[in-house]
Amino acid sequence: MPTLDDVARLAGVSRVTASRVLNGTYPNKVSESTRERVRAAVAELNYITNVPARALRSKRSMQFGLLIPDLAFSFMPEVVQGLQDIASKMDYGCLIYLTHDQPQQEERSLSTLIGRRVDGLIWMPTAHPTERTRTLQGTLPTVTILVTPEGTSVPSVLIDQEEGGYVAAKHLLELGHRRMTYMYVDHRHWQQRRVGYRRALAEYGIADAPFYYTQVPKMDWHESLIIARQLLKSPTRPTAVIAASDVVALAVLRAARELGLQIPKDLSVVGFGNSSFSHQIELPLTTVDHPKRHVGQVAMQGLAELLGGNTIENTVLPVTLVKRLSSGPPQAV
Amino acid sequence: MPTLDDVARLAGVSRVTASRVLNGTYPNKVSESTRERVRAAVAELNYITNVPARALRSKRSMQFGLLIPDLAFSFMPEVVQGLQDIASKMDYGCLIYLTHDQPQQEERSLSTLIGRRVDGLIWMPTAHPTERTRTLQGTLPTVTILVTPEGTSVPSVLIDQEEGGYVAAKHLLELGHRRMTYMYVDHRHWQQRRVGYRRALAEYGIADAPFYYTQVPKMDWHESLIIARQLLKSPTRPTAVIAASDVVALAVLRAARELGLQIPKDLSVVGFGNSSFSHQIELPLTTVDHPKRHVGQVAMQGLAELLGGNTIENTVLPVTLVKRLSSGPPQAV
DNA sequence: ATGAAAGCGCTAACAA
DNA sequence: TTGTTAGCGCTTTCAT
Repeated sequence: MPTLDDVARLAGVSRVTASRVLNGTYPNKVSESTRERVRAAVAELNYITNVPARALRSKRSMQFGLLIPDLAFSFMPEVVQGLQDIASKMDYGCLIYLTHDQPQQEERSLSTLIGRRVDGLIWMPTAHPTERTRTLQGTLPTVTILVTPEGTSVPSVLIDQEEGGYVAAKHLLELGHRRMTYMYVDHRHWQQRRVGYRRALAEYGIADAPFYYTQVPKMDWHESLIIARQLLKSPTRPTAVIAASDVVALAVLRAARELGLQIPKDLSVVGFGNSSFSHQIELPLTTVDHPKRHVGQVAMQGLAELLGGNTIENTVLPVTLVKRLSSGPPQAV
Repeated sequence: MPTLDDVARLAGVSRVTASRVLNGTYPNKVSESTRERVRAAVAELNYITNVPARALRSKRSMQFGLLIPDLAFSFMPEVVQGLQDIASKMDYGCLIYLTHDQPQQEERSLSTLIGRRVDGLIWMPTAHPTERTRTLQGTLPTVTILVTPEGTSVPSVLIDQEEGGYVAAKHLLELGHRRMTYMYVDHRHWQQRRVGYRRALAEYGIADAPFYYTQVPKMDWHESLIIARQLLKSPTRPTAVIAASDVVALAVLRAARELGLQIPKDLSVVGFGNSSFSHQIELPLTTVDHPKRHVGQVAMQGLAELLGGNTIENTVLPVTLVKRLSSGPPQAV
């Protein structure tokens, strides 16, 4: 693999001059003829810059770390696309590490990322990062996505969960529903949804009773199915369900089907996420769209700002209700 | 950020000795007391090895490149999980680049990866890589996944598509279907499926007629829906459809619903991929499972072998038919 | 068992 | 406009 010295030799110039031509430093302070010879040498040798070597000298690795729980986590793929949209334009490489939501993995990966001297970090933290994780993170320009780590002030790109809870509930309330429940997962990440949900209920003068909340242990189809079955079997079953995610919504639809309930006549269902399957399934799902790709783009742009020495504000991206066929007016009683 | 020299100084040894302790080179040729002092210094300074610097000297970056069309491509997330399962144990970092199926992007990314001196490459090629892409790839230990690039002999990890086509068709034939069609996408990647499909038909003495093949321009729900509508409206419509993917299968289910066809009474549907939603949807889909995570694991293990100087064989991983509710015997005529 | 010297490939700082 | 010198942080080689 040819080095810059090889190029320089072939072009009959010094290594430094070759470097200058390649990096466009010193705009016009290299003569045209020299530039030409260097370029010719580069082409002839198929020279490709050794980026890590450059990084060692110039203190910028041109890589950032992406530290996330899981790619399977519904919309991560799209977030990553968004990051790459911007990163590739900046010639930034993306080093990806998964935590599987385990603080220990997270700490280890973060440590590794620092060892690899990434210039910055895009991070979706676990629920309870270790103390050491926080310390390590503090040494690195960081943008968190989707979640803010407890008690720190790292710039973050969030989705307007409060509004999500609000629009979902408002939609159902407007349709005339009064007996509804929010199948929620108790995680810091989604707490604000409950706030928005409650706000909508309050607007319609509905008292905040336990009936309106149904907890699901985690974002899992099976677990949700069990809960949904219980819920819908009850004689006082709700006329509408807001599901913690589109996958949870699928579980509700399944339970409804098992019990012979018609959607949306007997039961309205609203999901979260606008996953690709949500409009492809047999009965298109009403859902709250999340600007996934946008999260990635904004996060990467934010990181670029940080790397440029600027400071950035937190960003909260808006959600949109997508009305489809799984929601409608409740049956006349 | 502390360097090895800082550690050495604090421990009162030379840089070289510190390096030896950290890397475990020279098994027992460093005295226990020295090791102890070095370790103490590392802990005190929170020293983390500068991996790129080490790489520069030792010629191994401990990073590999992952070059794939797209993360949204249904099962990529799981493949990546598989890669990481192995890579993280080997302390290998994963630099991810997307091609969006564009040969130019692919060439550019590959070039960048080489510039970053990755030790190896895991690659799902576009349909027609450029000449330069092939040349560049030739310089790098590579394992391709899911597709073999035309006319080259790069070791690859594939899924047994032929068998996939076969078991899908066989399943339907055993159920008694005779008028079926395979909604295929004409891409090198999936050509072998047609072969397996045809093999099953032949076993049942069915002549290979155009009726048995319905082309879909690409793996896209909308496009598939349009085709599926035409297909199912025909008076000579098939009693069973094998869809090119689970998403295409969703389109078929939708079209069937629109036309009032009962599944599986009026129409059986088989998908490919066993996507997570395939068993979560209202009517669980019969589908051919692909060992996605396994693909990643085997690919990474293969790359490890290559990096160790060994040669490896191509691997073809088996598929499994998952029978669910979308397939059944055809209605008596 | 430890260290000194050299150098991986590159760029920053200074000279000319 | 170009080159020289130095050194980023580490490991390899050779010496002791």
